[in-house]
Amino acid sequence: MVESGTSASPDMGHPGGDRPRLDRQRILEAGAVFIEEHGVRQLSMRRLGAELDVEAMSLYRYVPSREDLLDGIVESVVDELYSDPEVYVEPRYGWQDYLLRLAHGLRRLAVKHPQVFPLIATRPAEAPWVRPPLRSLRWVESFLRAMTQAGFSNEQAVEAYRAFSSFLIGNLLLEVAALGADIGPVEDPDPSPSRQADLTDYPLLQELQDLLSEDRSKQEFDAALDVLLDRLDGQLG
Amino acid sequence: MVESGTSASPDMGHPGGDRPRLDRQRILEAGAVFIEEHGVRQLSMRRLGAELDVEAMSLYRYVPSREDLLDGIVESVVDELYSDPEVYVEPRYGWQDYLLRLAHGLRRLAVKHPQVFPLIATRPAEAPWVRPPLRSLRWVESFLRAMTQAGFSNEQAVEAYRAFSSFLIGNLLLEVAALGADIGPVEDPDPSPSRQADLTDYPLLQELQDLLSEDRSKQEFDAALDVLLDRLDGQLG
DNA sequence: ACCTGAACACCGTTCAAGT
DNA sequence: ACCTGAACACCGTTCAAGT
Repeated sequence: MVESGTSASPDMGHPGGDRPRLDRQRILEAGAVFIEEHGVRQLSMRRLGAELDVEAMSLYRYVPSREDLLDGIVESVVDELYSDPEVYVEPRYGWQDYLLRLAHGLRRLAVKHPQVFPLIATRPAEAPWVRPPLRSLRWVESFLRAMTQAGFSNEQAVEAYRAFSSFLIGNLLLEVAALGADIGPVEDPDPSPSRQADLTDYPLLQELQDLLSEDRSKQEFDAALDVLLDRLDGQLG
Repeated sequence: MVESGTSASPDMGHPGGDRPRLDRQRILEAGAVFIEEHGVRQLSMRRLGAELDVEAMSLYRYVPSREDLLDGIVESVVDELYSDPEVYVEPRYGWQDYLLRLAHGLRRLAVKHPQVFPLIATRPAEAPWVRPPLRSLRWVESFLRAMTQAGFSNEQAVEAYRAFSSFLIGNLLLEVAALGADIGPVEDPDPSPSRQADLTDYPLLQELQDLLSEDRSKQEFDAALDVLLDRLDGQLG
């Protein structure tokens, strides 16, 4: 939050290798960018250091370990949700509007960070009942408050929270996986038709391949979200 | 499939360090066991070699790389589904019975291999439309055949395939994550109440903590599966 | 106060060499 | 035919040392 850049200090105008001093947030953001570009597997302390014009060892001033670095990156990416103007922490137009906005905000996050999202989905959370992708106590509290204030019982609110997170993980993880990069090596552009899956034994797959390859993520997501909201609405009865 | 043990060869009776000769399947199974015991992070070629009483380098005769090893482990675990007597590759009592059995078989797999399941969910598949956890062409073909034979249109069958896989990933990934181990370090039994999440700022979380900590996975799973089947049934008209 | 060099214990992987 | 030793290039992490 502290503006530190505009002071009258006599610094040169970044002629190429002038690094703006290390800090934790800068490291986490660089990490997120690196993962999006090269995949998690490629992220090493040494390479991330190089990216920041610094020796790997310097990172340890701000990040206790590589594992903690990954957790920090996940947290930092998920926190982008707070600056999404379309998503409200406090419901404004009812619980359905709240859930729709939250779901779409998380989908935007996933699509923006397809390589980081699998980490969001699979890294251990701070409590077992903190279910990704709502990885912060504050969002869970916000969710439960929205629902109970709307008239859901405590039990129903918790059940809705579980159904909502399962819905998001299932849909978004498979959507980003299909985005081609998947989680994974990222290597091997391999334009050879070498492993073009032999479908001779699978006539139906062969017939439906075009249909299967269509990208219907957005429609599926909205449809499944609709079904979920309807189901929850029915419980309000 | 070949019985090789009972021959009259003069081998001693495994006095402790007698290894039954290396082969790919044995390596994959040992890998799955190792991951379940220590987590993926801990799995190195050298340690897996040691587990098999062999130098790491020997593994490369059967497995091209560590990445391929992980893929092989995933495939080998998923293939256990074929020997689940409750799951039918060919539907016998209608599509709903088929889907129920398939879903429950995959859930048993996930619960049996909580540490491997996240890999099943996130490893890149052989084609973008092969959606985990149904990671094999044969199962996708089986699924689509079951649905089209039951009267679903091609489009509806593909849509059902997508909805079914999203449902499974979302529910099962979150269920195994809650199983405590999560994917993750596995280390640190850390019985200190050090990071017992400070809930003072989150009154609702505090109030609902018991409710949130209850394990309702089985019920949720069955309920969500029911909703899904109902929805599909509605499309049959 | 912040960064680095050198060092340690470990990796994945290759390959020539052993039996 | 199957396994290994030695070697290479890379890791994560620690710590005493530099500025």
